[in-house]
Amino acid sequence: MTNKPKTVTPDRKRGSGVKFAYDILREEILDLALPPGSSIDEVQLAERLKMSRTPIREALVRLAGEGLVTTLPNRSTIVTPIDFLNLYTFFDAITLMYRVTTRLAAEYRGPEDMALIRARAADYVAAAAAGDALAMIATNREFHVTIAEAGRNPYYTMLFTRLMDEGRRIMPLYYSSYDSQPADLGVVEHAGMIAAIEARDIAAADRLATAHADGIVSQIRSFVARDGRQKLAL
Amino acid sequence: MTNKPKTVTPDRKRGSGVKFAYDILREEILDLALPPGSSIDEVQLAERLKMSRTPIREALVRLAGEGLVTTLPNRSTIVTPIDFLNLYTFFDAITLMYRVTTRLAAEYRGPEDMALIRARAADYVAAAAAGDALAMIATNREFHVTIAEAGRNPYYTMLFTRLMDEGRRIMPLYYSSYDSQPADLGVVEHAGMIAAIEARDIAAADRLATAHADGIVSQIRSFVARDGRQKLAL
DNA sequence: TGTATTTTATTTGTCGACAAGAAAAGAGCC
DNA sequence: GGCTCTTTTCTTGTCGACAAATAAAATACA
Repeated sequence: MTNKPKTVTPDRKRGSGVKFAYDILREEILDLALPPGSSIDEVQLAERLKMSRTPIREALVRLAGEGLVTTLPNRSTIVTPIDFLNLYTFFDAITLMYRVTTRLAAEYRGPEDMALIRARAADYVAAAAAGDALAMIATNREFHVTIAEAGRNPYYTMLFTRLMDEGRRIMPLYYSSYDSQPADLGVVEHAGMIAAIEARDIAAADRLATAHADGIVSQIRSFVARDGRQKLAL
Repeated sequence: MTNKPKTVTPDRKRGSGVKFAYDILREEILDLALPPGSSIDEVQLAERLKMSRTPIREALVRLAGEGLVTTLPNRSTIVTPIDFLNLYTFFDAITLMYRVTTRLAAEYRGPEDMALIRARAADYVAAAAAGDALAMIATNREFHVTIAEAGRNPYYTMLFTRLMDEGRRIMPLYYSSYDSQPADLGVVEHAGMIAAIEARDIAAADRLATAHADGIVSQIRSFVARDGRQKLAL
């Protein structure tokens, strides 16, 4: 007669618990359901996800390694705040990585990569046609990460992926306060990059990637520097 | 009367367990005490480090996020093998990052950075004077990471640190099979970089960093491509 | 009312146990 | 000796419990 009650765990394969928690948390952080700066409570999460705290903690360690959460000993883990004061570091890095990854894709891509890249571009077109800003942000990320993967350099892909995820946290801020993004511009720019990559034209890939990055950076900068002062008569 | 025996844990502050395990494992991976490809046994580690498996697992998740170990569900974690077939990706990334970080240091460094950079350079000089190859590798890493930090871009610092750690796993291979590294060359190159950073000479910093990276890359390539065939008379 | 201290409640870090999954060992057959 | 199947052993993933550390609430004092 065992004196430890047998716990019924959800119907999930053993070994998939950490990933389950990681995927859910990651998505909630990236779609801002868990806002930057907010506190993460392991006990509540364990209840919500119907699992023990241990795999949740492991998922949080993994997310911390990706900079999406910030942990300090004996204190609540928080969703990593967006460092608006130092956005220039993000702009610098993402511009360079857009260039590097697109160049490398033009150099190393295979035919199977082209099929994947085109499929991701089509996802973006569909999101733009639906006028769904969050889906556009997410599909844009997938498109560019697929390009990075076609470039066959895991180090760059890792950094670029991290930067694009950071972009997924920043971009909704200005998408929601501006009129909708000019969707056609993104569609056209993506098509141009595809053509350059297909043609193995490294210089064109670089140039188009730079322009694409410049467009995104200038939009974020305009938003961050927008002037919301009231024009009061004194 | 409790029926659970009270466990005596080592004299360590609560909350520092994961970091303790992480630091030890990381150092053993980087100094090749835990060789690439080798299996990591949590139970043995728990005995060796005199702690429960849970913080060890969390440390392993963190190390996995840094690419130093590779985990698959329900299987032993292994120390990540060195991908010799794709070293070119490492060469490409580390060369670019040497350039980017050294340039940024020339642009953004403050006086406190110079003091730190010089101190790390002095560590390298001491290691070279002692003819200690592993210490030279480690102090070289510290020197360059300090330079990256002076550049104030966390994204680049993160990637560069990861690459330099990978270098800590690769370089001992050729240090041990070659005659000792020409230590004076590294000392001289470091001094040149310091002068360029001090002078805020971005172009010089870039040029010197490129040359430094080229030297390291060519040494690794020579080792990897060395010809160990026996010259047999047939 | 505001501040400092004490008490209570909650969260985090780690523990050891249980059991699923994998690896190793053993048995049987050709 | 090699191959397949079965059994045993070992390792991993997760569980819930305990207690240290922190946060929140309550109390005391000026």
